[in-house]
Formats: sequence, structure tokens, C-alpha cells
Amino acid sequence: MEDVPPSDRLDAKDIEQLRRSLLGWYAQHGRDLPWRRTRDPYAIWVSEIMLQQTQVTTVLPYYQRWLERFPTVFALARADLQSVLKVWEGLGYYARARNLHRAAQMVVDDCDGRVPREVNVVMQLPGIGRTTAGGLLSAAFNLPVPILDGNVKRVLTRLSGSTLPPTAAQRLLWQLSEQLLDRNQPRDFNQALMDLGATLCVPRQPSCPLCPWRECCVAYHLGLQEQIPVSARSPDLPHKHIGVAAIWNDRGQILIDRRPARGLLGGLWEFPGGKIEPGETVEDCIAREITEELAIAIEVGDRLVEVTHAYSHFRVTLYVHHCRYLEGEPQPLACEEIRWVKPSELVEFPFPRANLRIIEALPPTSPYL
DNA sequence: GATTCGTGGAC
DNA sequence: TGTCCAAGAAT
Repeated sequence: MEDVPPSDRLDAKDIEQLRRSLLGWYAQHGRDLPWRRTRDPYAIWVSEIMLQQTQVTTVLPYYQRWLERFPTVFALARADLQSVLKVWEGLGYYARARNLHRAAQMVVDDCDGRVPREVNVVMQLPGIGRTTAGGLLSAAFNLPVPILDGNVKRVLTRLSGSTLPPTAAQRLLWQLSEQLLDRNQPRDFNQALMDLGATLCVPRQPSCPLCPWRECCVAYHLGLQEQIPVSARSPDLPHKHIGVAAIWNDRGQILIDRRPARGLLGGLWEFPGGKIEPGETVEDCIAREITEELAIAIEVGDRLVEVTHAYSHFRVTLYVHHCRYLEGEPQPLACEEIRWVKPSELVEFPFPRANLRIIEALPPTSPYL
């Protein structure tokens, strides 16, 4: 409280007005979303995890498919990780799927399949932080637990006109979120707050004239709604160049490997390859990487496709070549598992997006037969 | 506290 | 076309 000057503090009347106006706006303009039509804590939990750093329109088809494939926490808990990753394929941040799977097993084993109602308990589950805990408990059980996701952060930063440095701002915003939260309707209030940020109080060109909080918004009255919150300049992303091998054996099968369970794209399958060293040709790189990682001999052939892909903190270009398998038993020296599969079988394995584009470019049969 | 985690929408 | 940024958490 020390960092909030008394003159800037909201009094009880302001708070009540803010709650009323927001809930009134939400009743008219709130979005109709599938996870708002259920009170099933598991379904809401799934939506909360999928929505982390991911827009609603992207999540919708995944959410429906997920609940068809894993309708209950029990179904998810007994599924194997590969099938879980397959349903998550394309959604990104795959640790979310691994954590959700593990957390489901914990809830089944320790809580008889019921989602705990205490913040401190749900936050012990992998993949559930403070914001997800608040979203889950308020939406599923109508419990008064605050949230602070990207939308709410932007809304409250503008409302308060805060220009504090990140750490202090974070404290203030959590405090505001908790202070404003309507104890009588925490579910609707939190959902309304997120809708406000997602539909009106957007990063660029917010629709202030339509905003129910216009009168109380410090940024609006200062004309700073475009400047607040201040956006951090993005650092230049490094660009990695990767040689990739589509290795065919004499049975028309192609070699894929499963990445280590943790870290980038953990547990997903890929075509083997590695970074092109300075002064190295793509062909040399592929031959070297395959020797180092799989301990087999190949002949590098024609270029298949070139794929550029942007991750959150770097870019890659994959230079993919057909390769003919010559000899040696493939060893999983830098991966978890190796398989020879027919092209038609590739759809059964979870791949990252960039590799799906390789699969699209792949001929239905080996070019060496 | 700073990094590391994907992918696509929007402009 | 490039850039920002999404219902953040884990390390």
C-alpha cells in the first residue's frame, strides 16, 4: 500500500461503481465461449491451460477436440503421453501438455479425480501458476480469487495510469485486481475483466469511447492510452541454419527420431539434423550430424524443401535433403528413440509445425525406389 | 530476476 | 512483410 499515494487510491464508492459498470457491460457484450457454458472444473482447467499465451480463436478447435478425446480427468490421466502430445500438436508450448497430463494423474491419484478448491493446493499442480489458479477457481467454483493475465495487466495499468517499473507494477496490479474483484460475482467479474482487455482495451487503438471504465481511467484522461503500458523493444532474434535429413531405406521407409522429453519441443518427433557450422555446406552438415547423432552412413541427395520458422526467441531455416541410407544400426545418441516408418504412418506421430511442412513436401514413396 | 519455452492472429 | 503480442509457468 505504501507505493499508492492516498490521492490515487480508489475509495469504496469508486470500486462499487467500477464493478457495476463492468458487470453491466459484460452482461451485454461478454463473449460467448464454450468453456463458459460449462461448470466442469476439468473442462475449464483444460481451457485455462490452452489459453496461456494463446488467443481464443486459436484455442477453440483444440479445446473441442481435446474434450472429445479426453472427456474426463480420468481419461486424460490414463492416456499415454504420445497420444496427449498428438492432440496438442500445433498448439505450441508443449510443456503445457506434458504438465497437464502429469497434473491430471496427480489429481486422480491424490484427490480422487476432483480439482482442489484451495489456491495454494491447485498451484502445486504443474502448469498452474497464480493467474491460472485464479481463472480456474473463479470460473469453476465462483471463488473470489484474483487474476492477472496479459489482458488484465493492460486494463489495470491504464486504469491506474501506472508507469512503475515491472516489479513494483506487478505488486500494484495484483493488489488492484484483488481489491476490485467483486466478492459476490467473482466468476463474472474476472471473465468480464479479461473480455474488456481482449475486445476494447486492446494494445493498439483501444476503443475507449465504448469502455465502461472510461470515466475512471487515468490513462484515458491523460490521453496516454496508446502509450501505456510501455512496450519493451524486442531484441533481435538469432537466426539458426539447420541441415535436415529425410533418410530413406531400401524398404521405402523414412527415419524419424523423438526429441528429449524436456526442453524445446520435448517429446515430439522430428527428422534428424543439426546446425550448419561456419563455412560448412548443407550436404557436409547433414552427413556430419547424421554420423554424430545416429552413427550411420548415408549418401546426401537432392534438396527436398527449405522451411523457415519463427519461434519465440529465435528463427530457424531448415535445409532438408533426401538421403539414402547406406549402413549401420541407428543409435539414439542425441534423442530418446528412433523409428523407420512409412510416409503414410507419419500422421500418427506428434511433430512440431516446421516438421509438418517437411511432411507436406514429402513424396508418397521413396525417390530411391 | 532473467530466460526459456510455439504458433498464429492482427495490422 | 515484419513486428507485436496473446487467458503465463517453470527454471
